[in-house]
Amino acid sequence: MINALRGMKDILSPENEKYIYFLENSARLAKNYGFEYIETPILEETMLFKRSVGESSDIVGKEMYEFVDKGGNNVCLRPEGTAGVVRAFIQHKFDRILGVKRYYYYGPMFRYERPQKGRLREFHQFGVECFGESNPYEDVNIILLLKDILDFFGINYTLKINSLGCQKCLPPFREVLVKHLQDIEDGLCDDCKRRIKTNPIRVFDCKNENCQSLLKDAPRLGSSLCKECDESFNFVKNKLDELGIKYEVDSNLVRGLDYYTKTAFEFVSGELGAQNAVAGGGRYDRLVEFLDGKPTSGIGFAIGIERLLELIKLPEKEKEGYYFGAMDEEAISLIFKLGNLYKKMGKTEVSYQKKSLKAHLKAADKKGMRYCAVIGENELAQKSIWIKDLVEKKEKFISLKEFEKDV
RNA sequence: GUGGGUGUAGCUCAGUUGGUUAGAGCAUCGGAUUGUGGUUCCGAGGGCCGUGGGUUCGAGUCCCAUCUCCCACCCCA
Repeated sequence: MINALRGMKDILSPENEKYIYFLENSARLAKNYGFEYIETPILEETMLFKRSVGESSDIVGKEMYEFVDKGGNNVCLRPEGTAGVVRAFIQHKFDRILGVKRYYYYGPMFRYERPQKGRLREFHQFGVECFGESNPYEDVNIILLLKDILDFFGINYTLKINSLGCQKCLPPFREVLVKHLQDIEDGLCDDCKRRIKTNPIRVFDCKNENCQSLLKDAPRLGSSLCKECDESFNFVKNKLDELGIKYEVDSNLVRGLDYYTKTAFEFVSGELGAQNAVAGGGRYDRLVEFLDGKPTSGIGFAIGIERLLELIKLPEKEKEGYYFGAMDEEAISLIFKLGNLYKKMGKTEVSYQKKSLKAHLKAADKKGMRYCAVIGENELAQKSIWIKDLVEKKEKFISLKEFEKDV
């Protein structure tokens, strides 16, 4: 027997219904916010992610499905969605047109990791990206959309925000931080020692209590922001306050991808185990430039669909549609024909087997159909069809002509 | 990549110190005398006991390997 690869899942009932329910409604909300759909290839040149996500990140460093294709190109399965959208944006020269562009997307992403709760090797994200809008109003707008989506599905979450600084204030801060970390290096855990070199800001995220206590006196990014970053962060916080959106400023919040600047945010849930981030995002004002586009600001978020589905409860399904059954061998072709007519109207189920009325009713009920339409001996003789409403518990005979006219 | 757990029917699980044809509940299908569903009662089908090797007269049960899934670390959505 051949099984799906490790960390890869088939989307089947009942998850499939949740999945569609999620996509339809988040796409609807994204459209309401002025985002248009974009779809980019799953396979991209490896360099795209090395230059955007960053070679120092774990994603690029050890989690990419990377290979050389038959043409000798170094390619990889996309580990995240933003880079591809940015590449498309630049390739189609939208960076040369002034104005704001908003996209939403969804689809599979691939990371070669050890699977665990809320983490698969092939997983799905729904995300949005906005280009050409540097006004921090957009930061609020993006957070608002994400909040609307999560609220629609009745998700409980905590919003965490932070500012990661920009090209002006981040590098000097990083230098000061590294210097401080080197002074206390002996007391830090092995992971943090490694982080000093790879990504020093991430030490703030360390769960080791000893490290956290050593970091008490460490310089904080929040107090090292340049004037512009500080102002825009305050603007975002004030607007969120005005809108009554609750948030926590988490100075330890660090995005795992190198392209983020300024506002970063994350929606976390307490019901997901260790992988508690349902959605995350932030501003990436330099990314378009890094990928050879004209300087264009950007901001977006991504939702981990599988994680979110764990938190969604599907609204209760109402009985709908027609079940067609025959109690006589010769009625089957008639049932088939009527069923085909009804398929143009709504959900239809046609049984090709001759069965007792009881069996048909049972089957219709099990399939969640609202109406059970059956033709047997009597109906054949009278050229009619017997229809029972399984909800109202009312039944009637109507002539075939009348039924065909109705559909 | 590191560490821990797990795998028996479609699903959730029993399976005694190794011993005959591997069980239950749920689900599925059929029946409960004439053409009326969800409840109840009766019955049936359905198992390479994850896979490969080993120990033994004999392995679902013991040993080794391997894979899956789960959980944590790491990291992230």
